[in-house]
Formats: sequence, structure tokens, C-alpha cells
Amino acid sequence: MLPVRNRLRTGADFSHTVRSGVRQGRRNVVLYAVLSEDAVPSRFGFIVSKAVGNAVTRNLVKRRLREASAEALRDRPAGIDVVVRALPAAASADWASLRSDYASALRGAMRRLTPEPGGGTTHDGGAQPSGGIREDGDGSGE
RNA sequence: UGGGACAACCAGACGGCCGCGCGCCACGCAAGUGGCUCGAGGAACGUCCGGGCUCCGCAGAGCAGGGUGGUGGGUAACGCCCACUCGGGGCAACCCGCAGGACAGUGCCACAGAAAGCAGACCGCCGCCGUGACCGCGCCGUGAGGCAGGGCGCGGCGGUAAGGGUGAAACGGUGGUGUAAGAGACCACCAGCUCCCCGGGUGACCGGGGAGGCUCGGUAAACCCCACUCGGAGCAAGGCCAGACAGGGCGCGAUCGAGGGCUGCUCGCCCGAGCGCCCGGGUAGGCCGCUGGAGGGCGUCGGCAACGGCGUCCCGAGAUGGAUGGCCGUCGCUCCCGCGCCGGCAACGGCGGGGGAGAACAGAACCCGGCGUAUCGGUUGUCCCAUCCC
RNA sequence: GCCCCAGUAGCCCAAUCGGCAGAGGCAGCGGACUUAAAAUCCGCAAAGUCAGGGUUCGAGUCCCUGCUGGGGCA
Repeated sequence: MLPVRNRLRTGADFSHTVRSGVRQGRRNVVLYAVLSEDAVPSRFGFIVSKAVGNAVTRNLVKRRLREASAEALRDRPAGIDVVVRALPAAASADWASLRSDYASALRGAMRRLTPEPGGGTTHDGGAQPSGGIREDGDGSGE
């Protein structure tokens, strides 16, 4: 359901995606995504900690996330790296809600990675951390 | 019919769409594409034991240390399993037991109690002596009184352990003889110990008979003693390939030997020119080991059994951010709530059909054999007890 | 994979060689002092020792099994 070439394999790939990627949180999952080369196949990785449950439920959660990633792979066969962290609520979630959480988190991440569909401004380095908040911390006088 | 005991087995079935991993085949220069086979468990779990395998120079002796603990067998081995013995529980089927030694030694037994372990004696009981007051039915005396006697109190000496609130446990139990009072001092029965003989059993032990002294506390999951047994580390073992980097300081050393191999100590044997600490720097890849084995099914023979021999058939996982799945449909199982029909006075039972809910514990990571623990339920077999009918 | 340690009041922690079943501190409650509070002083309550089983007359302590948490090495 997810071939080996579409999986994140090394710790370096994981830490790069989690640290420099955009983040989208939902009830069941937290999704990190980063743009990669257009020619390289898209890759997915999962983080399911012991807080989710025992080995059986962790495996079930990982399989469902892989299935959802396989659906996402049809839309984007190349160009992104995604890491999905499962939250403890994912252990008791059913398949429909887990899939909708995954899909909406991925849509939100893709909106932030591709700035304007018609804008045409192609500044590189997607996923700049949002520096705008730091700007206006100075004016509050009162 | 109801209740119970034990053993073995299963862990929903079938189908559809889309997928994943190892291997094989075909095509392709290659990336890859297509097809086929196989693809989690009874506990895969916990890691409480035992082995295989690999390395440490195949590992020696003593001490220390650890483990086991009825007997016999099974096994590669075990702390596991089977059978038997003993003890305990149950009417029974059956179940439970870390089941050697307390005359090898040491320690402990709080509180209570006279006394907690080897015998002794606080109270008590009994005898004798002394003494104090009292009684005075005997004798002497006219009488006062004296003598003998009696019980009581006190003191001393001695006998005894039958009785004594206690306590988990009190120096055999019951009855009798006996005695100044008592006591296995003696007698009968019973419980228990040691020794001997006979019979059965490989053995633990069992059955029968006799003798002795008359009785000896518990605790070894307290130290300990006895018997048997144990080298260390673990697939991140171990090996190969590729790749990266940058050294410096201090200390001890080179047959006067640092440091190692053997968990600890001593001896012994061996390797031996580097080793230890600190600061700084680099790596986190691939391949082998890696799945065919104390393997499983069936049959037969030996054995009470665990198990073993032989024959025949079969191949049933090998991931590495970690495959073995996601979704749907039908049928079956369990429970609950209505409906209809039949039997019955009724409780209720049977059949048909509808709706809803549930389906556990849990995921291989070098591989096996056990143990322990978790688990919604279901199937089959054997046996025991009670009741009813023939 | 291998090994070790711990679990006692709400919290932190004592308890000799097994012996009346459990000390202390912080926090809590009540009282005193104060106009009131803080500090101080006095008093009270709060546990049955992680769970189950065993040895023993008797277990927080000894033994076995399990649970939870923490740590170390490769």
C-alpha cells in the first residue's frame, strides 16, 4: 500500500522535515511537510509513540496512515516530503475521521507551501517560519 | 435433568475492489513493469529458567559465590514434563505441596507466664526440726498447772512435679496400681522415637513381627550442614566490503614486563607492545549471519505415561522508520427487544421471521524447549456426585 | 539483548537482627497570640505499607509471581 521508495528511511530525513517543514495540527494527527526536488518521488514517514497504545494499536494507526498517504500519493506523486505524527486520540478514531483529518491537514500544508496559484512569485525555500509576528511586538504603549 | 472434575482443540467463514514484503519466472540497457507461490500467535507478550549457534587461545586447581532439593524415569538441557511415594483438602471424579538435615554447630522464640529449652523450681502438695499463741474430749496433780496430742501461723532442711491464670507452643495422652505427697516408679490401651528381623518394590517407601529407653519443642523462604550442579558474554554475538576524520596533553610500561584472556580472590597457564584518563574531530551505510528445524501431519511398534524407534508425505514469514493491510458485501455465532403459529390452566418450551448490539487478549526481529501472565467466547471426549424413570 | 533499583498519610521520607503494627517534616483542620494577617506555640485528623500467594505463633521487613515507575551497559 506504500512502496519502499515512497517512505522516509533515515533519521536525517525525519529531523529535516519536522524542523524546517510547515506544520498543520488536527485532532488526530500533526502533519509536517516540506518541498523537495520535482523529479524525486514523494516520501512519507510516521511517528507513532507509545502514548498512542500498545503495539497492536500502533500498527493499526500506522497502516491507516499509510493507506491515507497512498491516496495522497495519487495527487502528488513527486516533490514533497511528509511526516505524520499520530496523537493519542488517533488510537480510538475510526477510519473516516482519521482520513478526513489527514486530508485537511495536507491541504492546509500545501496551501502554505505553494503561495498563490496565479501569483507567479517563485521565491525558493518554502516553509519560512512566519516572521511576521515578531514585527509588531513593539508598539503597544498603554 | 441438575451440579462438578479433567484433557484436547478452535480463535469467525466465503467473496469483491485497491495495495505491501521475501522468493521465482518473463520482458527491458536500466529505472522498472507484469504474472505466480508464500506471508503473525496460543500466547508471537513478560524475560523467570534451560539449550542450540557465535566469539572470548575449547576455559586448569582451590576458595568464595549462585542455583536445585521426596524417588524413579523422559529430554539436547532445565527450576520443565510423566509416573509413583509421603503429607494436606474434597462424599467423589480429582486437586494442592520451594517435600533433604534441627543428636555437626551458632542464633532467635517479642508480650504474657513460675518456667521458652535444659533442666530447674515461683505458688502449691507432703514429711521432719525449731518456735509462737490457741484448743484441751486423754494421763498426772486437791489445785494453779504440767505431759502427751491436735490443728493454725512463721522460719529452716528435705521430698515431689499430679495441679496453677498465660501462651502459637509447657517436657507423652486416658484410666488404674502405688505413695507421706507424688512421679512411666509400675500396669493396660493409644500416639510417637530409635534399633533389629522377615516380606514386597530399581527406589522413595509400604506391610508384618520383636526389642529398647519410657518421650527427645519450633524455626533452615535465619546463619549453616549435606548431595548434585554452574566458565564468561551475547545476533548491537561474529565476519566482510565501502566511506569519513586531525590530532593533542598527562600517567604507567617494553623479557626488572604495563595491560589483557578466563565475573571476585589466590595459584597456575597463555597472549603480549602498547594501555588507561582527559580535550578535540569523524561515522550512524551495504552484504553475510537469516531462517530446513531437538520442524510438522499421518500410520505403526515399545512404554501405565511423559516420550522414543521406524516408515511415508509436506515446506509453513524473514521486515530493518520495520511488510503480513484499507474498505465493502453475504452467511454463520452470542445477547437484548417486539411479532406470528403450535403445545400447555400457567410458568414456559419449539418453529418461522424482523430490528439493534457484541466478537476478546494481543504483532515475529537469530532460533528452539518450558514456565508465568492476559483472554469475549465456542467445540469435542472421558469421568464423578445427586435426583427421577424403566 | 543483558542487568540493577524503587514503590509506606495529599507530598517528601524513617522504622535495629521479623516482635505491642507504624516516627518526623511540609501541606490540611481547630485553638491561643494579633485590630487583622504572617511568623510562633498547643492540639487534632489523615496509612494498614503497589497487588496476589506462601513461610512463620507473628511479615513493611523473608521467599515466589505479577504490576507500575526509574536507571545503567552494549
